[in-house]
Amino acid sequence: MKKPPVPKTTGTELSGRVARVAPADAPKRATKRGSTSPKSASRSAGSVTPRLRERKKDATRRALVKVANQRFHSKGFEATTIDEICSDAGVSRRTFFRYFASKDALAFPNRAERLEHFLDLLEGAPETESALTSMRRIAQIFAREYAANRDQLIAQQRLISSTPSLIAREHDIDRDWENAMARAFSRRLVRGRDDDLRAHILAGAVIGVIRATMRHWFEMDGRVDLGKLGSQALDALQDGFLPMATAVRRT
Amino acid sequence: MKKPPVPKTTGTELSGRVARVAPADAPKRATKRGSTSPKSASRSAGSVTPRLRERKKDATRRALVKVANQRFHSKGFEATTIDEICSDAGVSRRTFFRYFASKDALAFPNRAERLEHFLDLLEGAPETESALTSMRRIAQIFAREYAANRDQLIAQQRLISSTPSLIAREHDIDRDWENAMARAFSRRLVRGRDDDLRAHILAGAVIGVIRATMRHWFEMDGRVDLGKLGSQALDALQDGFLPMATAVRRT
DNA sequence: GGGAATTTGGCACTGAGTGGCACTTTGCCG
DNA sequence: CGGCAAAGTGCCACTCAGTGCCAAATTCCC
Repeated sequence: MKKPPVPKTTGTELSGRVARVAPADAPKRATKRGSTSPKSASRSAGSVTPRLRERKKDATRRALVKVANQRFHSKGFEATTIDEICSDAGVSRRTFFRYFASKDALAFPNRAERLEHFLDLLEGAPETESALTSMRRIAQIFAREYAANRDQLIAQQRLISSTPSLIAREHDIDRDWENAMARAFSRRLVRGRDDDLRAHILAGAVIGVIRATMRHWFEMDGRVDLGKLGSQALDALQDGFLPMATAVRRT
Repeated sequence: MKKPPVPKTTGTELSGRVARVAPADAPKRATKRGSTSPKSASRSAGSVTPRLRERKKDATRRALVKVANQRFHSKGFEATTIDEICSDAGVSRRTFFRYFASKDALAFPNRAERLEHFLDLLEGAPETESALTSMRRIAQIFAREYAANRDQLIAQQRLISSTPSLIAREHDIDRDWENAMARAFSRRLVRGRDDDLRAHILAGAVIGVIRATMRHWFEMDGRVDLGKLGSQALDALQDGFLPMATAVRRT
Protein backbone atom coordinates (compact mmCIF):
# COMPACT_ATOMS: atom_id res chain seq x y z
CA MET A 1 0.00 0.00 0.00
CA LYS A 2 1.36 3.40 0.91
CA LYS A 3 3.87 3.90 -1.81
CA PRO A 4 6.17 1.65 -3.73
CA PRO A 5 9.76 2.18 -2.57
CA VAL A 6 11.08 4.65 -5.03
CA PRO A 7 10.04 5.45 -8.57
CA LYS A 8 13.64 5.75 -9.65
CA THR A 9 14.20 9.42 -10.33
CA THR A 10 11.34 11.82 -10.04
CA GLY A 11 9.27 9.83 -12.43
CA THR A 12 5.92 11.16 -13.54
CA GLU A 13 7.52 13.72 -15.79
CA LEU A 14 9.95 14.04 -18.58
CA SER A 15 10.67 10.38 -18.67
CA GLY A 16 13.13 9.81 -21.43
CA ARG A 17 11.52 9.41 -24.80
CA VAL A 18 14.18 7.06 -26.00
CA ALA A 19 12.91 3.51 -25.91
CA ARG A 20 15.18 1.78 -28.32
CA VAL A 21 14.50 -1.70 -27.09
CA ALA A 22 12.76 -3.27 -30.02
CA PRO A 23 10.50 -1.42 -32.40
CA ALA A 24 8.90 -4.66 -33.46
CA ASP A 25 6.32 -4.62 -36.22
CA ALA A 26 9.06 -4.52 -38.81
CA PRO A 27 8.30 -6.65 -41.81
CA LYS A 28 10.20 -9.84 -42.01
CA ARG A 29 11.96 -8.39 -45.02
CA ALA A 30 13.91 -11.56 -45.34
CA THR A 31 12.44 -14.19 -47.61
CA LYS A 32 13.61 -12.13 -50.52
CA ARG A 33 17.19 -13.13 -49.87
CA GLY A 34 20.16 -11.21 -51.24
CA SER A 35 19.73 -7.63 -50.07
CA THR A 36 23.33 -7.29 -48.92
CA SER A 37 22.28 -6.80 -45.33
CA PRO A 38 25.22 -5.31 -43.46
CA LYS A 39 24.69 -7.70 -40.53
CA SER A 40 27.92 -7.51 -38.64
CA ALA A 41 30.04 -9.13 -41.30
CA SER A 42 32.54 -10.13 -38.67
CA ARG A 43 34.73 -11.98 -41.09
CA SER A 44 33.49 -12.46 -44.62
CA ALA A 45 32.50 -15.85 -46.00
CA GLY A 46 29.50 -17.72 -44.62
CA SER A 47 26.45 -17.10 -46.88
CA VAL A 48 25.20 -20.67 -46.60
CA THR A 49 22.17 -19.18 -44.88
CA PRO A 50 22.67 -21.09 -41.66
CA ARG A 51 20.19 -18.85 -39.92
CA LEU A 52 18.72 -21.57 -37.80
CA ARG A 53 17.95 -18.80 -35.40
CA GLU A 54 15.75 -17.04 -37.90
CA ARG A 55 13.70 -20.18 -38.30
CA LYS A 56 12.90 -20.20 -34.61
CA LYS A 57 11.90 -16.58 -34.59
CA ASP A 58 9.65 -17.08 -37.53
CA ALA A 59 8.06 -20.08 -35.87
CA THR A 60 7.41 -18.11 -32.72
CA ARG A 61 5.85 -15.32 -34.68
CA ARG A 62 3.58 -17.65 -36.55
CA ALA A 63 2.63 -19.44 -33.37
CA LEU A 64 1.62 -16.19 -31.75
CA VAL A 65 -0.56 -15.18 -34.66
CA LYS A 66 -2.12 -18.59 -34.77
CA VAL A 67 -3.06 -19.06 -31.15
CA ALA A 68 -4.11 -15.44 -30.92
CA ASN A 69 -6.53 -15.74 -33.77
CA GLN A 70 -8.00 -18.88 -32.32
CA ARG A 71 -8.81 -17.05 -29.12
CA PHE A 72 -9.93 -13.93 -30.93
CA HIS A 73 -12.44 -15.85 -32.96
CA SER A 74 -13.69 -17.91 -30.09
CA LYS A 75 -14.08 -15.24 -27.41
CA GLY A 76 -13.47 -11.93 -29.13
CA PHE A 77 -10.54 -9.60 -29.42
CA GLU A 78 -10.98 -7.47 -26.35
CA ALA A 79 -11.86 -10.34 -24.07
CA THR A 80 -8.62 -12.07 -24.96
CA THR A 81 -5.66 -11.04 -22.87
CA ILE A 82 -2.09 -11.04 -23.95
CA ASP A 83 -1.31 -13.33 -21.05
CA GLU A 84 -3.58 -15.98 -22.46
CA ILE A 85 -1.99 -15.72 -25.86
CA CYS A 86 1.45 -15.95 -24.34
CA SER A 87 0.74 -19.02 -22.30
CA ASP A 88 -0.90 -20.69 -25.29
CA ALA A 89 2.17 -20.00 -27.34
CA GLY A 90 4.58 -20.87 -24.55
CA VAL A 91 6.18 -17.48 -24.59
CA SER A 92 6.59 -14.80 -21.97
CA ARG A 93 4.65 -11.56 -21.97
CA ARG A 94 7.84 -9.62 -22.44
CA THR A 95 8.77 -11.64 -25.44
CA PHE A 96 5.41 -11.05 -27.02
CA PHE A 97 6.14 -7.35 -27.21
CA ARG A 98 9.41 -8.07 -28.91
CA TYR A 99 7.47 -9.59 -31.77
CA PHE A 100 4.46 -7.32 -31.97
CA ALA A 101 4.32 -3.67 -31.06
CA SER A 102 0.80 -4.07 -29.75
CA LYS A 103 -2.06 -6.46 -29.38
CA ASP A 104 -3.71 -4.81 -32.38
CA ALA A 105 -0.82 -5.74 -34.61
CA LEU A 106 -1.76 -9.39 -34.22
CA ALA A 107 -4.92 -8.86 -36.20
CA PHE A 108 -2.99 -7.57 -39.19
CA PRO A 109 -0.29 -10.08 -39.94
CA ASN A 110 1.41 -9.24 -43.24
CA ARG A 111 0.19 -5.69 -43.15
CA ALA A 112 3.63 -4.66 -44.26
CA GLU A 113 3.92 -7.32 -46.94
CA ARG A 114 0.69 -6.38 -48.63
CA LEU A 115 1.59 -2.74 -48.76
CA GLU A 116 4.97 -3.62 -50.14
CA HIS A 117 3.38 -5.70 -52.84
CA PHE A 118 1.11 -2.82 -53.73
CA LEU A 119 4.06 -0.46 -53.87
CA ASP A 120 5.98 -2.78 -56.13
CA LEU A 121 3.10 -2.95 -58.54
CA LEU A 122 2.56 0.76 -58.43
CA GLU A 123 6.17 1.63 -59.01
CA GLY A 124 6.57 -1.00 -61.64
CA ALA A 125 3.76 0.45 -63.75
CA PRO A 126 4.82 1.73 -67.14
CA GLU A 127 5.54 5.43 -67.29
CA THR A 128 3.12 5.87 -70.14
CA GLU A 129 0.16 4.49 -68.27
CA SER A 130 -2.30 6.91 -66.69
CA ALA A 131 -2.78 6.81 -62.97
CA LEU A 132 -6.30 5.49 -63.12
CA THR A 133 -5.39 2.85 -65.64
CA SER A 134 -2.64 1.60 -63.38
CA MET A 135 -5.05 1.43 -60.51
CA ARG A 136 -7.53 -0.44 -62.60
CA ARG A 137 -4.96 -3.02 -63.51
CA ILE A 138 -3.59 -3.35 -59.99
CA ALA A 139 -7.07 -3.61 -58.55
CA GLN A 140 -7.64 -6.65 -60.72
CA ILE A 141 -4.51 -8.28 -59.41
CA PHE A 142 -5.54 -7.73 -55.82
CA ALA A 143 -9.09 -8.79 -56.56
CA ARG A 144 -7.82 -12.16 -57.71
CA GLU A 145 -5.57 -12.49 -54.70
CA TYR A 146 -8.33 -11.56 -52.29
CA ALA A 147 -10.79 -13.90 -53.94
CA ALA A 148 -8.30 -16.70 -53.53
CA ASN A 149 -8.09 -16.11 -49.79
CA ARG A 150 -11.71 -15.24 -49.44
CA ASP A 151 -12.63 -17.25 -46.38
CA GLN A 152 -9.63 -16.23 -44.39
CA LEU A 153 -10.09 -12.58 -45.26
CA ILE A 154 -13.75 -12.64 -44.37
CA ALA A 155 -13.05 -14.15 -41.00
CA GLN A 156 -10.37 -11.57 -40.41
CA GLN A 157 -12.66 -8.77 -41.50
CA ARG A 158 -15.43 -9.95 -39.26
CA LEU A 159 -13.10 -9.73 -36.32
CA ILE A 160 -11.92 -6.27 -37.30
CA SER A 161 -15.37 -4.89 -37.95
CA SER A 162 -16.56 -5.96 -34.54
CA THR A 163 -13.70 -4.33 -32.68
CA PRO A 164 -13.46 -0.54 -32.51
CA SER A 165 -9.75 -0.40 -31.88
CA LEU A 166 -9.10 -2.66 -34.85
CA ILE A 167 -11.30 -0.52 -37.05
CA ALA A 168 -9.09 2.39 -36.16
CA ARG A 169 -5.99 0.42 -37.07
CA GLU A 170 -7.52 -0.54 -40.35
CA HIS A 171 -7.97 3.10 -41.17
CA ASP A 172 -4.33 3.69 -40.45
CA ILE A 173 -3.54 1.08 -43.01
CA ASP A 174 -5.82 2.72 -45.53
CA ARG A 175 -3.95 5.91 -44.96
CA ASP A 176 -0.66 4.18 -45.65
CA TRP A 177 -2.02 2.98 -48.95
CA GLU A 178 -3.38 6.37 -49.77
CA ASN A 179 -0.06 8.03 -49.08
CA ALA A 180 1.80 5.46 -51.10
CA MET A 181 -0.60 6.01 -53.95
CA ALA A 182 -0.31 9.76 -53.73
CA ARG A 183 3.45 9.56 -53.87
CA ALA A 184 3.34 7.33 -56.90
CA PHE A 185 0.78 9.52 -58.65
CA SER A 186 2.75 12.60 -57.88
CA ARG A 187 5.77 11.23 -59.69
CA ARG A 188 3.59 10.35 -62.62
CA LEU A 189 1.73 13.62 -63.10
CA VAL A 190 2.87 16.58 -65.05
CA ARG A 191 5.63 18.11 -63.10
CA GLY A 192 4.46 21.50 -61.86
CA ARG A 193 2.70 23.38 -59.14
CA ASP A 194 0.06 21.71 -57.05
CA ASP A 195 0.99 18.25 -58.17
CA ASP A 196 1.17 17.09 -54.63
CA LEU A 197 -2.31 18.32 -53.90
CA ARG A 198 -3.76 16.87 -57.07
CA ALA A 199 -2.10 13.56 -56.47
CA HIS A 200 -3.51 13.40 -52.96
CA ILE A 201 -6.97 14.29 -54.14
CA LEU A 202 -6.94 11.57 -56.72
CA ALA A 203 -5.51 9.09 -54.25
CA GLY A 204 -8.12 10.04 -51.70
CA ALA A 205 -10.90 9.47 -54.16
CA VAL A 206 -9.49 6.16 -55.31
CA ILE A 207 -8.99 4.87 -51.79
CA GLY A 208 -12.48 5.97 -50.84
CA VAL A 209 -13.98 4.15 -53.77
CA ILE A 210 -11.95 1.04 -53.14
CA ARG A 211 -12.82 0.98 -49.48
CA ALA A 212 -16.51 1.23 -50.24
CA THR A 213 -16.13 -1.58 -52.72
CA MET A 214 -14.32 -3.83 -50.29
CA ARG A 215 -16.88 -3.10 -47.67
CA HIS A 216 -19.63 -4.19 -50.00
CA TRP A 217 -17.75 -7.31 -50.97
CA PHE A 218 -17.35 -8.26 -47.34
CA GLU A 219 -20.98 -7.57 -46.63
CA MET A 220 -21.89 -9.93 -49.44
CA ASP A 221 -19.58 -12.50 -47.86
CA GLY A 222 -17.46 -12.43 -50.96
CA ARG A 223 -20.24 -13.93 -53.09
CA VAL A 224 -19.77 -11.41 -55.87
CA ASP A 225 -17.00 -10.90 -58.38
CA LEU A 226 -14.63 -8.52 -56.68
CA GLY A 227 -12.81 -7.76 -59.90
CA LYS A 228 -15.97 -6.71 -61.65
CA LEU A 229 -17.09 -4.71 -58.62
CA GLY A 230 -13.83 -2.81 -58.50
CA SER A 231 -13.89 -2.21 -62.19
CA GLN A 232 -17.35 -0.73 -62.05
CA ALA A 233 -16.48 1.42 -59.08
CA LEU A 234 -13.48 2.87 -60.84
CA ASP A 235 -15.62 3.43 -63.94
CA ALA A 236 -17.99 5.46 -61.84
CA LEU A 237 -15.11 7.48 -60.50
CA GLN A 238 -13.67 8.05 -63.91
CA ASP A 239 -16.81 9.40 -65.45
CA GLY A 240 -17.51 11.68 -62.55
CA PHE A 241 -20.36 9.71 -61.08
CA LEU A 242 -22.57 10.97 -63.84
CA PRO A 243 -25.52 8.72 -63.23
CA MET A 244 -25.38 9.34 -59.52
CA ALA A 245 -24.41 12.95 -59.48
CA THR A 246 -27.01 14.22 -61.81
CA ALA A 247 -29.95 11.90 -61.75
CA VAL A 248 -32.13 12.65 -58.81
CA ARG A 249 -35.04 10.62 -59.89
CA ARG A 250 -34.33 8.84 -63.06
CA THR A 251 -37.35 7.97 -65.16
CA MET B 1 2.43 -8.64 -1.96
CA LYS B 2 1.22 -12.20 -2.16
CA LYS B 3 -2.27 -11.74 -3.38
CA PRO B 4 -4.93 -9.12 -2.91
CA PRO B 5 -7.67 -10.46 -0.63
CA VAL B 6 -10.22 -11.72 -3.07
CA PRO B 7 -10.97 -10.77 -6.63
CA LYS B 8 -14.70 -11.01 -6.00
CA THR B 9 -15.88 -14.04 -7.95
CA THR B 10 -13.46 -15.94 -10.04
CA GLY B 11 -12.59 -12.90 -12.04
CA THR B 12 -10.29 -13.19 -14.98
CA GLU B 13 -13.05 -14.44 -17.22
CA LEU B 14 -16.52 -13.71 -18.36
CA SER B 15 -16.78 -10.52 -16.43
CA GLY B 16 -20.12 -8.97 -17.19
CA ARG B 17 -20.13 -6.94 -20.36
CA VAL B 18 -22.70 -4.51 -19.14
CA ALA B 19 -21.12 -1.22 -18.09
CA ARG B 20 -23.97 1.24 -18.15
CA VAL B 21 -22.33 3.78 -15.89
CA ALA B 22 -21.95 6.82 -18.08
CA PRO B 23 -21.28 6.69 -21.79
CA ALA B 24 -19.96 10.25 -21.72
CA ASP B 25 -19.07 11.91 -24.99
CA ALA B 26 -22.66 12.99 -25.56
CA PRO B 27 -23.04 16.39 -27.13
CA LYS B 28 -24.20 19.18 -24.91
CA ARG B 29 -27.40 19.36 -26.86
CA ALA B 30 -28.58 22.34 -24.83
CA THR B 31 -27.67 25.85 -25.95
CA LYS B 32 -30.35 25.69 -28.57
CA ARG B 33 -32.97 26.67 -26.02
CA GLY B 34 -36.67 26.06 -26.55
CA SER B 35 -36.84 22.46 -27.62
CA THR B 36 -39.62 21.60 -25.18
CA SER B 37 -37.33 19.49 -23.07
CA PRO B 38 -39.53 17.35 -20.81
CA LYS B 39 -37.35 18.06 -17.78
CA SER B 40 -39.75 17.89 -14.90
CA ALA B 41 -41.66 21.09 -15.60
CA SER B 42 -42.53 21.21 -11.93
CA ARG B 43 -44.55 24.36 -11.96
CA SER B 44 -44.91 26.19 -15.22
CA ALA B 45 -43.63 29.77 -15.46
CA GLY B 46 -39.99 30.16 -14.55
CA SER B 47 -38.13 29.65 -17.85
CA VAL B 48 -35.28 31.72 -16.47
CA THR B 49 -33.13 28.68 -17.14
CA PRO B 50 -32.51 27.87 -13.52
CA ARG B 51 -30.31 24.90 -14.37
CA LEU B 52 -27.49 25.96 -12.12
CA ARG B 53 -26.37 22.40 -12.13
CA GLU B 54 -26.00 22.31 -15.90
CA ARG B 55 -23.88 25.44 -15.76
CA LYS B 56 -21.43 23.77 -13.46
CA LYS B 57 -21.18 20.71 -15.62
CA ASP B 58 -20.54 22.80 -18.64
CA ALA B 59 -17.90 24.77 -16.80
CA THR B 60 -16.17 21.59 -15.69
CA ARG B 61 -16.17 20.27 -19.21
CA ARG B 62 -14.71 23.46 -20.59
CA ALA B 63 -12.12 23.59 -17.85
CA LEU B 64 -10.99 20.08 -18.63
CA VAL B 65 -10.61 20.81 -22.32
CA LYS B 66 -8.79 24.01 -21.60
CA VAL B 67 -6.20 22.79 -19.12
CA ALA B 68 -5.72 19.64 -21.13
CA ASN B 69 -4.93 21.53 -24.29
CA GLN B 70 -2.50 23.73 -22.46
CA ARG B 71 -0.57 20.69 -21.34
CA PHE B 72 -0.91 18.97 -24.68
CA HIS B 73 0.58 21.88 -26.49
CA SER B 74 3.34 22.45 -24.02
CA LYS B 75 4.53 18.90 -23.46
CA GLY B 76 2.71 16.77 -25.98
CA PHE B 77 -0.32 14.54 -25.85
CA GLU B 78 1.22 11.27 -24.79
CA ALA B 79 3.46 12.77 -22.17
CA THR B 80 0.48 14.35 -20.49
CA THR B 81 -1.19 12.26 -17.83
CA ILE B 82 -4.86 12.26 -17.03
CA ASP B 83 -3.87 12.80 -13.42
CA GLU B 84 -2.17 16.04 -14.35
CA ILE B 85 -5.19 17.26 -16.23
CA CYS B 86 -7.43 16.36 -13.33
CA SER B 87 -5.42 18.14 -10.72
CA ASP B 88 -5.12 21.18 -12.97
CA ALA B 89 -8.86 21.23 -13.35
CA GLY B 90 -9.54 20.41 -9.73
CA VAL B 91 -11.47 17.30 -10.52
CA SER B 92 -11.02 13.70 -9.60
CA ARG B 93 -9.78 11.08 -12.03
CA ARG B 94 -13.02 9.24 -11.74
CA THR B 95 -15.00 12.32 -12.64
CA PHE B 96 -12.89 12.93 -15.69
CA PHE B 97 -14.12 9.71 -17.21
CA ARG B 98 -17.68 10.79 -16.61
CA TYR B 99 -17.08 13.71 -18.95
CA PHE B 100 -14.89 12.10 -21.56
CA ALA B 101 -14.86 8.52 -22.62
CA SER B 102 -11.12 8.59 -23.15
CA LYS B 103 -8.11 10.83 -23.15
CA ASP B 104 -8.35 10.97 -26.93
CA ALA B 105 -11.79 12.53 -26.77
CA LEU B 106 -10.27 15.64 -25.25
CA ALA B 107 -8.56 16.46 -28.49
CA PHE B 108 -11.86 16.49 -30.35
CA PRO B 109 -14.19 18.73 -28.43
CA ASN B 110 -17.42 19.30 -30.38
CA ARG B 111 -16.84 16.29 -32.53
CA ALA B 112 -20.49 15.50 -32.12
CA GLU B 113 -21.69 19.04 -32.75
CA ARG B 114 -19.87 19.35 -36.02
CA LEU B 115 -21.21 16.09 -37.33
CA GLU B 116 -24.68 17.08 -36.26
CA HIS B 117 -24.36 20.35 -38.10
CA PHE B 118 -23.24 18.51 -41.19
CA LEU B 119 -26.15 16.12 -40.92
CA ASP B 120 -28.63 18.96 -40.58
CA LEU B 121 -27.31 20.60 -43.71
CA LEU B 122 -27.30 17.34 -45.58
CA GLU B 123 -30.79 16.39 -44.63
CA GLY B 124 -32.09 19.86 -45.18
CA ALA B 125 -30.89 19.92 -48.77
CA PRO B 126 -33.65 20.23 -51.36
CA GLU B 127 -34.83 16.96 -52.81
CA THR B 128 -34.22 18.20 -56.31
CA GLU B 129 -30.56 18.93 -55.76
CA SER B 130 -27.99 16.39 -56.92
CA ALA B 131 -25.72 14.81 -54.34
CA LEU B 132 -22.59 16.49 -55.59
CA THR B 133 -24.28 19.86 -55.79
CA SER B 134 -25.36 19.55 -52.18
CA MET B 135 -21.86 18.67 -51.17
CA ARG B 136 -20.48 21.60 -53.07
CA ARG B 137 -22.80 23.98 -51.28
CA ILE B 138 -22.21 22.45 -47.85
CA ALA B 139 -18.47 22.47 -48.39
CA GLN B 140 -18.64 26.22 -48.87
CA ILE B 141 -20.47 26.64 -45.60
CA PHE B 142 -17.89 24.62 -43.73
CA ALA B 143 -15.06 26.36 -45.53
CA ARG B 144 -16.26 29.69 -44.18
CA GLU B 145 -16.65 28.28 -40.71
CA TYR B 146 -13.22 26.72 -40.73
CA ALA B 147 -11.61 29.82 -42.07
CA ALA B 148 -13.16 31.80 -39.24
CA ASN B 149 -11.57 29.49 -36.66
CA ARG B 150 -8.39 29.04 -38.59
CA ASP B 151 -5.82 29.50 -35.87
CA GLN B 152 -7.53 27.30 -33.38
CA LEU B 153 -8.08 24.57 -35.94
CA ILE B 154 -4.50 24.66 -37.07
CA ALA B 155 -3.21 24.32 -33.54
CA GLN B 156 -5.59 21.44 -32.98
CA GLN B 157 -4.54 19.79 -36.20
CA ARG B 158 -0.89 20.14 -35.40
CA LEU B 159 -1.47 18.27 -32.18
CA ILE B 160 -3.45 15.55 -33.91
CA SER B 161 -0.98 15.08 -36.74
CA SER B 162 1.84 14.57 -34.32
CA THR B 163 0.08 11.90 -32.29
CA PRO B 164 -0.55 8.48 -33.78
CA SER B 165 -3.47 7.60 -31.57
CA LEU B 166 -5.17 10.89 -32.41
CA ILE B 167 -4.65 10.32 -36.09
CA ALA B 168 -6.51 7.08 -35.68
CA ARG B 169 -9.36 8.85 -33.91
CA GLU B 170 -9.51 11.38 -36.66
CA HIS B 171 -10.02 8.61 -39.15
CA ASP B 172 -12.89 7.32 -37.08
CA ILE B 173 -14.48 10.71 -37.40
CA ASP B 174 -13.98 10.72 -41.13
CA ARG B 175 -15.76 7.43 -41.25
CA ASP B 176 -18.68 8.85 -39.34
CA TRP B 177 -18.98 11.59 -41.89
CA GLU B 178 -18.66 9.16 -44.72
CA ASN B 179 -21.40 6.97 -43.34
CA ALA B 180 -23.66 9.93 -42.74
CA MET B 181 -23.06 11.04 -46.27
CA ALA B 182 -23.69 7.62 -47.68
CA ARG B 183 -26.97 7.38 -45.85
CA ALA B 184 -28.09 10.75 -47.13
CA PHE B 185 -27.03 9.96 -50.68
CA SER B 186 -28.77 6.65 -50.55
CA ARG B 187 -32.06 8.32 -49.78
CA ARG B 188 -31.50 10.70 -52.64
CA LEU B 189 -30.55 8.29 -55.38
CA VAL B 190 -32.83 6.42 -57.65
CA ARG B 191 -34.49 3.85 -55.56
CA GLY B 192 -33.34 0.45 -56.72
CA ARG B 193 -30.75 -2.25 -56.39
CA ASP B 194 -27.20 -1.42 -55.43
CA ASP B 195 -28.10 2.02 -54.22
CA ASP B 196 -26.36 1.40 -50.98
CA LEU B 197 -23.18 0.43 -52.74
CA ARG B 198 -23.31 3.34 -55.13
CA ALA B 199 -24.00 5.77 -52.34
CA HIS B 200 -21.05 4.47 -50.38
CA ILE B 201 -18.76 4.68 -53.35
CA LEU B 202 -19.71 8.25 -53.99
CA ALA B 203 -19.41 9.12 -50.33
CA GLY B 204 -16.01 7.44 -50.14
CA ALA B 205 -14.76 9.43 -53.09
CA VAL B 206 -16.10 12.68 -51.71
CA ILE B 207 -14.62 12.13 -48.27
CA GLY B 208 -11.31 11.19 -49.79
CA VAL B 209 -11.22 14.33 -51.87
CA ILE B 210 -12.23 16.51 -48.97
CA ARG B 211 -9.68 14.98 -46.66
CA ALA B 212 -6.91 15.61 -49.15
CA THR B 213 -8.09 19.17 -49.51
CA MET B 214 -8.14 19.78 -45.78
CA ARG B 215 -4.74 18.27 -45.45
CA HIS B 216 -3.38 20.64 -48.02
CA TRP B 217 -5.05 23.59 -46.35
CA PHE B 218 -3.47 22.70 -43.05
CA GLU B 219 -0.10 22.22 -44.65
CA MET B 220 -0.39 25.72 -46.08
CA ASP B 221 -1.24 26.94 -42.58
CA GLY B 222 -4.60 28.04 -43.84
CA ARG B 223 -3.10 30.69 -46.08
CA VAL B 224 -5.18 29.71 -49.10
CA ASP B 225 -8.85 30.07 -49.80
CA LEU B 226 -10.40 26.90 -48.49
CA GLY B 227 -13.66 27.49 -50.31
CA LYS B 228 -11.94 27.76 -53.65
CA LEU B 229 -9.75 24.77 -52.87
CA GLY B 230 -12.76 22.64 -52.07
CA SER B 231 -14.61 23.80 -55.10
CA GLN B 232 -11.74 22.88 -57.39
CA ALA B 233 -11.32 19.51 -55.75
CA LEU B 234 -14.96 18.67 -56.24
CA ASP B 235 -14.73 19.88 -59.82
CA ALA B 236 -11.90 17.45 -60.38
CA LEU B 237 -13.98 14.67 -58.92
CA GLN B 238 -17.00 15.55 -60.98
CA ASP B 239 -15.23 15.46 -64.29
CA GLY B 240 -13.50 12.23 -63.54
CA PHE B 241 -10.05 13.68 -62.95
CA LEU B 242 -9.66 14.10 -66.66
CA PRO B 243 -6.54 16.19 -66.60
CA MET B 244 -4.93 13.90 -64.08
CA ALA B 245 -6.20 10.61 -65.23
CA THR B 246 -5.26 10.92 -68.83
CA ALA B 247 -2.42 13.35 -69.14
CA VAL B 248 0.81 11.60 -68.39
CA ARG B 249 3.10 14.27 -69.65
CA ARG B 250 1.27 17.23 -70.89
CA THR B 251 3.06 19.28 -73.54
C1' DG C 1 -35.45 22.45 6.38
C1' DG C 2 -36.04 17.69 4.48
C1' DG C 3 -35.77 14.09 1.21
C1' DA C 4 -34.91 12.36 -3.50
C1' DA C 5 -31.95 12.53 -7.41
C1' DT C 6 -27.52 13.63 -9.24
C1' DT C 7 -22.90 14.36 -9.09
C1' DT C 8 -18.55 13.54 -7.23
C1' DG C 9 -14.56 11.40 -4.91
C1' DG C 10 -11.92 7.66 -3.32
C1' DC C 11 -10.50 3.01 -3.70
C1' DA C 12 -9.43 -1.18 -5.64
C1' DC C 13 -8.77 -3.72 -9.68
C1' DT C 14 -7.75 -5.20 -14.66
C1' DG C 15 -4.95 -5.02 -18.56
C1' DA C 16 -1.63 -2.89 -21.98
C1' DG C 17 2.87 -1.53 -22.61
C1' DT C 18 7.98 -0.54 -21.03
C1' DG C 19 12.58 -0.69 -18.69
C1' DG C 20 16.08 -3.34 -16.48
C1' DC C 21 18.69 -7.27 -15.53
C1' DA C 22 19.91 -11.93 -15.21
C1' DC C 23 19.86 -16.23 -17.67
C1' DT C 24 19.95 -19.24 -21.74
C1' DT C 25 20.69 -20.22 -26.49
C1' DT C 26 23.04 -19.77 -30.84
C1' DG C 27 26.68 -18.56 -33.90
C1' DC C 28 31.51 -18.23 -34.36
C1' DC C 29 35.78 -18.38 -33.52
C1' DG C 30 40.62 -20.37 -32.49
C1' DC D 1 36.08 -28.91 -27.90
C1' DG D 2 36.03 -24.92 -25.07
C1' DG D 3 35.22 -20.34 -24.71
C1' DC D 4 33.09 -15.86 -26.06
C1' DA D 5 29.95 -12.38 -27.77
C1' DA D 6 25.57 -11.40 -29.34
C1' DA D 7 20.90 -12.30 -29.78
C1' DG D 8 16.82 -14.02 -27.58
C1' DT D 9 14.16 -14.87 -23.48
C1' DG D 10 12.04 -14.74 -18.76
C1' DC D 11 10.90 -12.38 -14.70
C1' DC D 12 9.90 -8.38 -11.93
C1' DA D 13 8.59 -3.90 -11.03
C1' DC D 14 6.45 0.06 -12.67
C1' DT D 15 3.35 3.55 -15.24
C1' DC D 16 -0.82 4.70 -17.03
C1' DA D 17 -5.65 4.22 -19.14
C1' DG D 18 -10.01 2.78 -18.03
C1' DT D 19 -13.97 0.66 -14.99
C1' DG D 20 -17.03 -0.91 -11.01
C1' DC D 21 -18.62 0.12 -6.53
C1' DC D 22 -20.05 2.65 -2.70
C1' DA D 23 -20.07 6.49 0.39
C1' DA D 24 -20.00 11.56 0.82
C1' DA D 25 -21.27 15.95 -1.09
C1' DT D 26 -24.23 18.81 -3.87
C1' DT D 27 -28.30 20.31 -6.14
C1' DC D 28 -33.14 20.29 -6.93
C1' DC D 29 -37.78 20.70 -5.51
C1' DC D 30 -41.28 20.82 -2.30
